[in-house]
Amino acid sequence: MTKAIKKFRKYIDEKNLQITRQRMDIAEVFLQSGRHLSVDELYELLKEREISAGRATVFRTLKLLNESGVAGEVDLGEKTRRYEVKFGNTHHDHLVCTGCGRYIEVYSGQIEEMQEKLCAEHGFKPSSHRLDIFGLCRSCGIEKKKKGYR
Amino acid sequence: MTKAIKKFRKYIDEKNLQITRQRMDIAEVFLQSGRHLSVDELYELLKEREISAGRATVFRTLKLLNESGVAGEVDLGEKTRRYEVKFGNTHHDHLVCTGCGRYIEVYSGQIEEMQEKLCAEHGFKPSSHRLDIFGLCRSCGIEKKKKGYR
DNA sequence: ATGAAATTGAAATTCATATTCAAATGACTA
DNA sequence: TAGTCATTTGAATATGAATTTCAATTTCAT
Repeated sequence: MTKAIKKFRKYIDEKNLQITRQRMDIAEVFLQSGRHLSVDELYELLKEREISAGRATVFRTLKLLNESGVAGEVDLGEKTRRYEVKFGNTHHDHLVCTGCGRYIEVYSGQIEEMQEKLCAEHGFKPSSHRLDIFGLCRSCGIEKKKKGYR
Repeated sequence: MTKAIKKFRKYIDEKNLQITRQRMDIAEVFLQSGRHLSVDELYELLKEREISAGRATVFRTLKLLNESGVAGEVDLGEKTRRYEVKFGNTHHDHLVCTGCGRYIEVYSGQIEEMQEKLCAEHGFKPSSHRLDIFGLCRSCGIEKKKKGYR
């Protein structure tokens, strides 16, 4: 059993909830996917693997995973909310490709530092932040260039 | 007439749309408010001032204002979308206070530069970005400290 | 003023999130 | 093991913001 699953079980225990087959199945498929999944996408993924779980349960379990710190909510400007694996994953920002929809996880210690400084200047106590950069990834950028040369 | 209104009129003209009383009223109240308004908030604000405009029209006009570049959409992690004045306002990031709900507009040229660099390292062509820092503003931070000392 | 076209706004629709509640499952006790 | 109570599940429903529909109204061009 992975550490992430252990942490999730621990959280469930502490909240005096029950460790059920559905909760474990959903958590495992989510963690294995390694993707930024919406409730519906995870629900469909489970169906593909012939794991039975209702949308409501997937929804509630993702909420639990989020509360437990194993998963994190991400809002990449779409209408739907997504979840990413947070446990064992350090903080990062996103480069979101508007061409192919992919996102790249990036990190810059210097940017983090500058943010701290910026907050300090305003007497602001930061607790979390989100930096998303939208644009074209390497391959989509090349693609676009090609098209332009036609 | 302000420059922002002029720009909006120009945009409407170019799109072969009509300059109507509702559109102008909505645009003016929005621009004067200087706040980050949701569709409903602007609708209520108009009602207070006894300006007649339906929700659908407010919604559509904010969309037009956004398309024209006079307004910009902001997503500060709430369920509802907000609009801010963009015209005559340089790019900025947000410090969002989770205590009182206020936001502070901030800017750091250095952070912008670091972002460019970060993108370049990944062969990513940025077109826009959004940086929101959540936490406690000066007064809410003090408030919290006081409570802690009780 | 007249007709064609655009706009308005109340109401309906859409779509994701969230909740309800009866049935199923699990925990616990005698 | 059987009985009892609490939790969980999931289909169905509710919610709420964004968006669209469409009949009535307004505007524009002539």
